[in-house]
Amino acid sequence: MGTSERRERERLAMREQILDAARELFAERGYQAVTMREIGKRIEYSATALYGHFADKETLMTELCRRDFADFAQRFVAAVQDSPSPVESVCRAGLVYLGFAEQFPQHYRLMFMSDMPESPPQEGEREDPKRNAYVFLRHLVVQLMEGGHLRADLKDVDLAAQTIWGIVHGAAALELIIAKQGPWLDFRPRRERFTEALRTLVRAMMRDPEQAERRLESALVAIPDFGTAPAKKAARATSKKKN
Amino acid sequence: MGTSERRERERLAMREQILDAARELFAERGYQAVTMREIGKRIEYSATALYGHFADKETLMTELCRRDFADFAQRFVAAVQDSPSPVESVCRAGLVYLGFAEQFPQHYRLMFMSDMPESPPQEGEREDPKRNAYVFLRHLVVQLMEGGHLRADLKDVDLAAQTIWGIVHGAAALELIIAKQGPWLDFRPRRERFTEALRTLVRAMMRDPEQAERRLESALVAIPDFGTAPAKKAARATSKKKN
DNA sequence: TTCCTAGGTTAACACCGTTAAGTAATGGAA
DNA sequence: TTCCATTACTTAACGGTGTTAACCTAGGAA
Repeated sequence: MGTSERRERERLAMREQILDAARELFAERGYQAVTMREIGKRIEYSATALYGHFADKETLMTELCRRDFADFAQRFVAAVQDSPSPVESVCRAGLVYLGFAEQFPQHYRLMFMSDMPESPPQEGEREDPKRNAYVFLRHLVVQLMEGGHLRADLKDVDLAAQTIWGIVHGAAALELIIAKQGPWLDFRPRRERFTEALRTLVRAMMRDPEQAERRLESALVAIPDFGTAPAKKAARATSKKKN
Repeated sequence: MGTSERRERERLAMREQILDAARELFAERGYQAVTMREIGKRIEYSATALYGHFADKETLMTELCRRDFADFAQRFVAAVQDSPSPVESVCRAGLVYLGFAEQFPQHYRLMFMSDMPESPPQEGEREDPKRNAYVFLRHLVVQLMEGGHLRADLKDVDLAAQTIWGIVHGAAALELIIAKQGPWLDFRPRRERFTEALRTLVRAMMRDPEQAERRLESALVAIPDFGTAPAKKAARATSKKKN
């Protein structure tokens, strides 16, 4: 009697459908602006049907973020695969991060600028650099230290990682708040600000700033689109269309 | 017949009352969580009375931010008054900024992390460093350049200003998103992260990093409470109580 | 005195997230 | 086969939101 297995499969598929619809809508117009009724309508169900799969709107959002955090980490792993040096890896990671924020601004806002309810990563995600972007960054910092690339007085791994994160996040976030403030403020082009932020980063933190800047240049060549590409997401979305 | 003048005065006072009530409530619990009915109740009016003074909730919030941006700029002006060098001024300004974010997190969120409708500053504010924090920062950067304190290749005033802003904002914002994520992430203490961010900033951007770091140390002495003090706001609030 | 108006009120609207109650289909037990 | 319980959904409804419409009312103007 494989019926219960089939049921389970269908249930999971429906869950996936909801998540995909929610992701698209949230990314388009932001969390607050999207209603449960809308999400339901997009997949041709009533709004209340969603509550059989997620406790409430917030839980749905949280689950979405949880997944996309993992997806996010994957991008980094891919980007540093053939990197010749930890310094270039950090630069590449920074570019991927900024590219993500640029490509999916609403999504970035959701993940890093709204006050989500605290949702600590699940068991397997807590320590796996492939699934947790912070752990990935932390590993990178450890590599930098061990290779002697970091300035000597930077001894606290987490402090260094959080400083890096802060700088990159600052550049990405400023974009989202200020960019549409209009022409009274002479907002410099994204790419200029992004590269300048990374330049600042490596100059201040690396033991050999000149070499580090060359690494950054080479990272800019390796990730020319700022990590815009992979679109595992798009593939998933289109394959969904078949149903 | 001064009646119309009195009317006007009363109208303005009521407007002020609304803004003060809204500020307190928003700062306590955030924009979304506060309702118009609540704001009304706090000042003993019906919710609909507010609509005679502000077109809608968003406009009310925007006006609030507009004012507090000016207030924000004042803090910087006060902090650099007796500064011995532009480099120390930048450090002090950074500390004031971070102190503000620390002391009024909800307010900071409102001003710099929520997507407000575009609200360009009004006529007088657009170019006055005393009333526009960005203009203030920009002036500071100009001073740095003219004094030869900035690295030689930093020629774009706005780009430099925005890089500084990005770094400081990054440190402040990360706090608000991540701090409550719980103990899975070893989040370093605020002060450590804040000073490290500023250290990174001056190291990367100043022509003489060693001297700049000393300036930072001296700024930390000058603004020991991270600019927590002035509380022009508290004074205003208590003086209001008399009515 | 009567009228007009500014500045409030209460009632109501449309919409939100969410819950309660009802329904149609399905698979196993009698 | 019949019956029942479960599952997965639906519609109706609840309390709450921002906002608007309709109504009141004190007080200066005529």
